[in-house]
Amino acid sequence: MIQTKTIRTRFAPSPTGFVHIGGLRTALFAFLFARSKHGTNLLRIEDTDQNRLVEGSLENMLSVFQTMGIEFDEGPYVENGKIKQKGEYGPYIQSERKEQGLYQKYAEQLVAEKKAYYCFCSEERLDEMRKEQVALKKPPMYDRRCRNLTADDIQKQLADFNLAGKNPVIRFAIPLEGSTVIHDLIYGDITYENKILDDQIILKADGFPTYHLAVVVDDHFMEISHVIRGEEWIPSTPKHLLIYEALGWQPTEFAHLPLIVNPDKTKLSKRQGDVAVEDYLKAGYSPEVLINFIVMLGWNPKTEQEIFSLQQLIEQFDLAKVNKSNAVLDKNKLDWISGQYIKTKTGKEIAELLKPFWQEAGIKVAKFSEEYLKAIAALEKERLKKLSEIGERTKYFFEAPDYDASLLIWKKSDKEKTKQALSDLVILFENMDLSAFAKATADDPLHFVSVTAETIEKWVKKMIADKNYDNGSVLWPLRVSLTGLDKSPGPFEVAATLALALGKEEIIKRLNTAVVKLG
RNA sequence: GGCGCUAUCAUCUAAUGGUUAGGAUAAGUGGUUUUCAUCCACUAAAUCGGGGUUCGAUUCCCCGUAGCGCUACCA
Repeated sequence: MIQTKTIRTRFAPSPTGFVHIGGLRTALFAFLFARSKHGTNLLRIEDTDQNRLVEGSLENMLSVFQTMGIEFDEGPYVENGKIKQKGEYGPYIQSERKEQGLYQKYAEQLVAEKKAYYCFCSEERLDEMRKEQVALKKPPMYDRRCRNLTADDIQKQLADFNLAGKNPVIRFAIPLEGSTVIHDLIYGDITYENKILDDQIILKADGFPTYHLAVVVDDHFMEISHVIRGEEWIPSTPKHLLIYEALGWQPTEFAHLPLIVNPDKTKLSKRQGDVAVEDYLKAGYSPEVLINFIVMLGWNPKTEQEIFSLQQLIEQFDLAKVNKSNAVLDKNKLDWISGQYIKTKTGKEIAELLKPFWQEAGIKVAKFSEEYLKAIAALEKERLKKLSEIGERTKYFFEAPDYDASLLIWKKSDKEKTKQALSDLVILFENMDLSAFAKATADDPLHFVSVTAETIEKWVKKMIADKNYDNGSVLWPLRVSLTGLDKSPGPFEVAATLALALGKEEIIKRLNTAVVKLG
């Protein structure tokens, strides 16, 4: 298809707290779509509900999107701790647009053209009406009492409200007949009978617009070409279309996205696990992992590729390939993707990512060399899924482990044999000279570790052969005495890594501790 | 209650008017291994139900069922 119009998309959250995982996907799809079409992606803040504002949530959202790598070409951003805005279509915060009288103006224009009307009904009356309708199993809908007021009635009520210091709300007058069709880019055509549509309030008593008016006015003036939002908006889209028509404006294109749901298929909720993007970050999933995971929920390139860089996503993304059905968030797959990413990183990259998680676990990494951290990271990366697991897994590299003596004995061995093996290992390490490698490979810790590990392995295996041991009755206690864990990387790598930072003395010390433990 | 959307292995999904319905994750088994992880091989696992159209339907249509969404002076 030939693109004749400039593509402009937006992500338009309410600043009511954290970035939801579903919100992240919506923002991501809008971003990918805009980038893939060389368009513009902007951020607009929908803060027309003054009661639901949460202090600091805008700053929070901005920082989450920044770490996630989702960029906005226009909209609010933070500079020197202050919120600023960039772009030619501002302000990008609806409360500021309201101050400019923008929404009021168009609401009044619609009233003047009889496409909207003042409604003087009290909230109490509306409540009661709805209750009755529900009791009678009728669809709850405004009964349009104020729609046909005479000019005199309106003047009188207006005067009364004025006296009481109140404002009436403005409702949109939905056409009584006909139907409205949404041409959705993902769901196709969806038809709504106008008569089942409610006369929605478009301007509230506090002078703020409701979502329905604000979204139309802003998308129009911000020259948005494509609205990409959650499927929960489908039922109000015909109302938006009708407002566009009443205002004489060209509507945007619409693309509604299926929802992300809990394992029991209910709407993603806090109760059933993490919904805030920050929670996933804290759990140790890196931004690129989350992006990769979330993009596969509801979209796939129709090939067998599963791992994507952001650049590849931009190149391959296509709205037409978005699914229509809800997707369950599968933590297993997330872990797998995370593991895949971690495996492809270098020890250095992982070590950088890991530092905050080590700190979190109370490990003072600053006291250890970069080379050591790199080597540890390299050793752990193939068994790591979440970065947050690193503390528990690698504690023994930073302090001598504590463990139960019985753990030292391999299942096919016994106490005496184990003690003997450990004593033999002590002698072996005492006679081993590792310093030559340390000098030769000082600038390359990974090389040091692999060469040293090979050497240790050779020596230990030779001893096993010479003394007629089983591999297990020597290797298991060696590994446990160094790590204190029933599961860990292999003994040769662990020993070599320990030697890098603490010398073979540390190995001998731990072996001796183990001998003592066995009594 | 009304309106709307959706429906392929447990999960994410691919495919087609004619296939042994494919892949991935998870699960299980075996191999490698001192353990864990990795890796390799293998196994089990799906077209919601009923009608129609058709030589032939999982695919197109209708009905049903189920799930979800919306039904505010919230977004």
